[in-house]
Amino acid sequence: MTDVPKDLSEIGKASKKTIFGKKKIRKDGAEGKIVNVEPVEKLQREDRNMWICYSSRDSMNTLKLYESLKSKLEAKEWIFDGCPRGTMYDFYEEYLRPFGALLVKMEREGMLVDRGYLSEIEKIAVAERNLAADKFRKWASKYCPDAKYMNINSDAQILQLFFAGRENRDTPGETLPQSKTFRVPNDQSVAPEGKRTSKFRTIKLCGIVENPEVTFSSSVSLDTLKTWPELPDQDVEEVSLYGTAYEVFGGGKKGKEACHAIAALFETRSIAKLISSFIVPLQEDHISCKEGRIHCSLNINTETGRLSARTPNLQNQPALEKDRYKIRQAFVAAPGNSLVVADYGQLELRILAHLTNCKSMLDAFKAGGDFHSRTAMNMYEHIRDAVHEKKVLLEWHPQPGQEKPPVPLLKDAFGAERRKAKMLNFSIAYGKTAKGLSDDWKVTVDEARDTLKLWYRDRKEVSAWQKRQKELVREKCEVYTLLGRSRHFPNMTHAGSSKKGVERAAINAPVQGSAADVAMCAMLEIERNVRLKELGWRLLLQVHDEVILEGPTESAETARAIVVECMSKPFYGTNILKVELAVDAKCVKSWYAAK
DNA sequence: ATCGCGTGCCAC
DNA sequence: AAACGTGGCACGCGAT
Repeated sequence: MTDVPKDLSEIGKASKKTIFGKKKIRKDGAEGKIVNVEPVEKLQREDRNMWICYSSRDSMNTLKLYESLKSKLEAKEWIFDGCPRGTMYDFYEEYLRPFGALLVKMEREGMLVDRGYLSEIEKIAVAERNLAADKFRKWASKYCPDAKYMNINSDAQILQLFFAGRENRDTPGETLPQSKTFRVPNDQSVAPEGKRTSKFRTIKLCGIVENPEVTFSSSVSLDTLKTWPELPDQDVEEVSLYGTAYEVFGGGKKGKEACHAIAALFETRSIAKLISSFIVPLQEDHISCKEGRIHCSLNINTETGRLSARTPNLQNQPALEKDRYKIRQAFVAAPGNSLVVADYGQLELRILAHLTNCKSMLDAFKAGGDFHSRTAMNMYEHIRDAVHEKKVLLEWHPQPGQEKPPVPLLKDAFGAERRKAKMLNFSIAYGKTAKGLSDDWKVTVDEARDTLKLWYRDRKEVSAWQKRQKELVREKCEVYTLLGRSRHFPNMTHAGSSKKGVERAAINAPVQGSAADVAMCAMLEIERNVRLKELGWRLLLQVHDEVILEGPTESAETARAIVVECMSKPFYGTNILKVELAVDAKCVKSWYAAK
């Protein structure tokens, strides 16, 4: 703890060693250079396209960059939702500089983390991980003794066990050897006969598959292996429910054991991931200062204008079912305080509706209710008929005295169709193709293409808009967000991807970037709100379409209402979009409770 | 020991 | 050739 600065204002004076105690220095050396709590603009990092990069903790020295960029910004026209508004320097003055200042405040504020809770769940997680790991090792070592000491986290070792001697279908010519030696950490302090224990030991792994011909045509990869165990529900003695591994290991009891062992392997890995990525780092001193608050760095350094967060990245904490140890429960309000957690509903889809001016989508949002159900209805005639004949309900708001809906809900009666519609809603903005869908749904490409056509059937404006973005990127090498941020694509290639890849990115960038614009405006609106400030509420974190504030519990409800208002009308108290902005907000004691 | 890179996986 | 966009980061492993 002595290495941790008392507060953030001391950080700038400290050396990298004292700040980051261990070896957490990035390869670009960002941490070490400047850690400054004063707003310092960092503009146009060479390797990024978007206009402004801004951060307190990650800033490099920037006055020079600022001057050179000012002229660059002044030379670029600013088009706000289709209307000329001056230059991008005006945009910078009005939005980005205040936003940057706000990010600095949020970084300083930090989020309170319950480290006692984390250490409790760490014990449980470690025990469960070890249990699963032992289960797998015990099984595998029946076929290959040294598997007892293998590193379950090593892809190479796992692949060697399951695919020894096999040629990789995806990379013809590459064949794994029958057996291979690995150097592994000697965690279990196993001393070879007559020798003292050493830090490493060498093990020899050979194939454990009994009937390799069963899986001969599949590819040598972890993805393939993942599909092997398909475990039946408990107490179901239906052999056919077991997956590939059942056959591969000779069926019967041995086959079942194999399925359970492989499941244990992936369970081990997923628990290990939770421990090493979240539970452990969140407890480390060099991130969390003594008051127990964690200060991540919030950066505007993405291609689309979203924020990114690092050291630690608080934007990828496990959510929902994947959060088996309820990690989000460790993010709490200070005593006497509460959190307001507010998020937009289907923000990117609403943006897409606005940008494309798609009547069907705009109508669906105007009608309210379950958007995915409405999409399913518009896609399938038989569902439309059922709705017209009042055989199913699109959505249902229970009246007092009613316990269940008079007729089935669409999402129950046509669950499969709604799931498809929902997946399409999420995928289309990303540029997903029929091929990708066919893989996901395990149907032919033609069938996937037909389903895609159904989605686009009443959304012609979307295809037209996507076509226009492709033209834009071809003609001007740029596409634009709602507020006029641009994403530049030099030479129609980026990150080594193909022309098609650029087109997908060009379709996605305005949607993702405009959503980021809305989120930024909402945060500025919240920051400008005098009442929230008087009541003592502070923004702590943004996760793309979600914001978290902390303040006194007694005013939590008031604050919640104000936040909803700010987010619904994020453009100086108005909403310039053609769609409503739906906001869901909760007053809670921990992040987990907001689910 | 330390690096750079590839892979996999967490989020929205 | 690839087939879903934007991120951060832990880990293994070969090279230095």
